Amino acid sequence: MVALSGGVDSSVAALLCKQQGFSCVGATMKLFHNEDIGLPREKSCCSLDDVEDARSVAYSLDMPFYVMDFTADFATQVIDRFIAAYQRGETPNPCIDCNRYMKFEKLLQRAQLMDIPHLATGHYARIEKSGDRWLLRKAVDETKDQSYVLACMTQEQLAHTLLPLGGLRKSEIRDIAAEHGFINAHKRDSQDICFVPDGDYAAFIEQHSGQVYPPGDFHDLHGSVLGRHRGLIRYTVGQRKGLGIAAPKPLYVHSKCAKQNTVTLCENDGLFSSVLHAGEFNFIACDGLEQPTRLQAKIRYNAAPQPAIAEQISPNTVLVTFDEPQRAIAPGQACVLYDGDVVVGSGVIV
RNA sequence: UGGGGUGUCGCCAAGCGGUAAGGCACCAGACUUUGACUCUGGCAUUCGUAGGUUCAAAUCCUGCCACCCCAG
Repeated sequence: MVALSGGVDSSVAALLCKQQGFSCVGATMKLFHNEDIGLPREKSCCSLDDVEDARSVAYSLDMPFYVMDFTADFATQVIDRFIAAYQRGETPNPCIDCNRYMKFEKLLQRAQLMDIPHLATGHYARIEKSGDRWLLRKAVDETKDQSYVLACMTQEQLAHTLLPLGGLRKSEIRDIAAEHGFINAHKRDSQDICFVPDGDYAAFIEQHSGQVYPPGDFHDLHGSVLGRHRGLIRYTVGQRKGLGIAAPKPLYVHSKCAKQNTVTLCENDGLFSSVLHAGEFNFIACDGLEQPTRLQAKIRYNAAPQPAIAEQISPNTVLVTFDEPQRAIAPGQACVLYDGDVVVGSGVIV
């Protein structure tokens, strides 16, 4: 089963599976009703408009095509978690939840119900077997590598997943798509949160939670009031834009306190920290860390892994100590540990 | 009401007779399958106001206005 989003990547993934001799079916997950989020848009990675693109690709590759209605699960597993995280003052990563709970749980289950042994997706990463263990590795095209958003996968999921694009470069993917006349060959890469097409996630949260997030105080590191914020959910650690406070130097969000409804601000220098705790840790390359281990840690999607020492301090939490202090470590984001291009595991920053 | 001080972009602030620095904020692009960060570009024909001096004033002079401080 090939997960087709309607974009170029998954389309080429389907083509490659077919060329490798697999007998394939295409499947698109319907994750939300367009009317719930406003008008559809091609920017979104899984809007219903894209379903037609997916259908077109499946048709041209002569593979059966299904649309799976996962709207109910998406609402509870992705959207509700997203909202809850913001309410706690954290910064969620819904794309990771979507992979974990939708693609590699619901969709994979559906495949198994249909006696289809493998699920293929258009992610840029590689899955390899090493001994009796499945390893997740970075993509060959490091600029497009998506192992960060897949590091939540289990051995079971990895065993049944194929990532045909892991060894190719994005430019090659587009060339292949153009060669085969895929209608989405030059479609823009997706971005933004798929269920918030206009990018105004704060308005989305207010609308879907039915709650209002009241203004509160901006503090500096000493507790002095600097001004008023427009609701806690509109800020995230490290943020500069939108503070509306004129100071001699740029100010950034240092931290948030959901209990007191305050946002603490500081200058850039105040944002750096050398340690973090990652909870809900999922190990991929091993069962755990027996001793402090020198690895590289990546704390956000668009960041290079940084040298650090990882130490497991409980069954599912890892203490990461960086060689160099890191800027704006945000609770709620994933911390993925790498050993070279192999994903050791990942957890959620607390 | 006396005495002193200050009035330059939304905020802070250079300039001190030669034709409006910079920072913050804001806006627009770029980057990006999360939130962010970052980068690039834009952003006062005008210096509280009315006159005067001068080839030339935000810069000098005068009146007025506003705000601040000290007196009472």
